Amino acid sequence: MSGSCFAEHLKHFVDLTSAEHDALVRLEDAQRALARGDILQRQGEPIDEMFVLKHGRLMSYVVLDDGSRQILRHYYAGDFVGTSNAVYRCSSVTIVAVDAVTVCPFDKQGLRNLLEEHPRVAAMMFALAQAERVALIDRLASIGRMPAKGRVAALLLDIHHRNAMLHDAVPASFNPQMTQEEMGDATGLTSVHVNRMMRELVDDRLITRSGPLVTIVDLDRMKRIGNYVDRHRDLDFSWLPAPRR
Amino acid sequence: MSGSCFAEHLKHFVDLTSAEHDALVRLEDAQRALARGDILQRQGEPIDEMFVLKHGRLMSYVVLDDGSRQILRHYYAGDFVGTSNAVYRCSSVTIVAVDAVTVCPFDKQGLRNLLEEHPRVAAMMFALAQAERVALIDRLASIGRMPAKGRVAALLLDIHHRNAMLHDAVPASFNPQMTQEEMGDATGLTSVHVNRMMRELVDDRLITRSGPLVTIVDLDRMKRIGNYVDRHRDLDFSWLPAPRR
DNA sequence: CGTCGAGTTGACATAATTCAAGTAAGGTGG
DNA sequence: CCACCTTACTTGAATTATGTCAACTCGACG
Repeated sequence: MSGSCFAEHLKHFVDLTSAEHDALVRLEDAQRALARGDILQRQGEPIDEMFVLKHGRLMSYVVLDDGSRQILRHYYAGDFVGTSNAVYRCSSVTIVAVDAVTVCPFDKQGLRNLLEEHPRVAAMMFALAQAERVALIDRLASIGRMPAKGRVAALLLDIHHRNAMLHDAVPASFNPQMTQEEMGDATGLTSVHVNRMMRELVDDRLITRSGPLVTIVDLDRMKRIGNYVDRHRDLDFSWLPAPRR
Repeated sequence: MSGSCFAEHLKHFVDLTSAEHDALVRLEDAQRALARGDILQRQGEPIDEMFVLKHGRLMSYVVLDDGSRQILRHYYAGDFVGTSNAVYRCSSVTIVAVDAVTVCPFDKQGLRNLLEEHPRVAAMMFALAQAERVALIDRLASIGRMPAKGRVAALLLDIHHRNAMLHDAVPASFNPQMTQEEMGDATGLTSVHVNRMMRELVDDRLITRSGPLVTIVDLDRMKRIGNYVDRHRDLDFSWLPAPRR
């Protein structure tokens, strides 16, 4: 396909002019393929690129001195990745491919040109950065102030929700596509404790499991114990600058 | 004073053109005063404004259903506050005045005009949003993956560092200006446990205390147990668009 | 058929919270 | 100026949540 994943993504929120669309397509000129497990950028290493995720799934995390890992976020097709490289010379996080992945890299010059020539896209990028920030805030509150069961519930709801977005539908069951070890690193728990909490969620009849698949049975109660807020419904891009034709 | 706090802030990173400077000054036309404890915006309530903090100190937090609170960040003069209001109709966080405060409110139209007419400022705003995001990542890793003593150490280093920035110097002692209750809400701990950890930090000869004042005695070891990374030194704004004269 | 990674479970250890009691400091009304 | 409150801080003892360690199962894969 010759279209732009990022443009597809933005079209969910606003109509793009053809000039804007073209600029976004140009951003994705170069392509780079990664295999599962390949590292896109490594924490602490100099980097000058950012990426549009074209295909597959990425995960970002930080590693502390003692070797423990905090998983920050998963990225799906259309996401704009590695944005913090815009402000720091060295990568502040590690980003790794969870699946086979295609990314479109571009450097700070590319970002600069885009922002300079398309103020409306610049405004959107600012807006998306804010949405990312709020996603981090939600996880911070979850990890800082909720008990283990709630954190796991919140994580499952988050995955479920992103899955639903991706498929433009709400599938009954989904595959978290992470090990319990990874779920632990995302929620600030150990894999063993994640396992126990999953069992309790089953015992409480909030979810059911079969193999790797998870089904959310009682969405309301899940939302309650996971302190879930649907941010998406409250999005507002109406203030963006008018398109320049 | 008739200058712009935000402009002062940005000047730490780049030279502003006079047109840019003027636009920022105009952003701060309106002023609003708050007393200690006044709430600037309340989580969940509709809001269409953002703010430049002109004077004083603000703190942002979220409250969960069970009433527990997660403190996210403190803001100082020159900071750009309430930015997530740009993307959501309703406020996702509560922001409260810690001191007597002056803010300059402006609405989404104001933001729109700024971004539209000054692409270089738009790029800076994008960059600042990324820096904020990384600050949240650091706190997330701290809360998710560090033991209590390390979290408290990290919080103290953060306050110490922001204090140093503010005064363009490194004062030996500083006043955290928060209760231990608040330190707990920032680090995901209880006030009682914060108290114990402070005592241990003193016993370990990492800090000393007299009254509300804290002095960091062994900065190296504090950085080690707090997993501290000085992000500021790695900032890179060199890629920003060239100024338009 | 053996190995390996992930999941599961129990017993035990540790970290952090809760509860409770007391101290110190600052503010206020008499 | 003092007596009284209130709020924050401090500390110990008991409790609970979570982590650690170890053993076992299961399915995938060569």
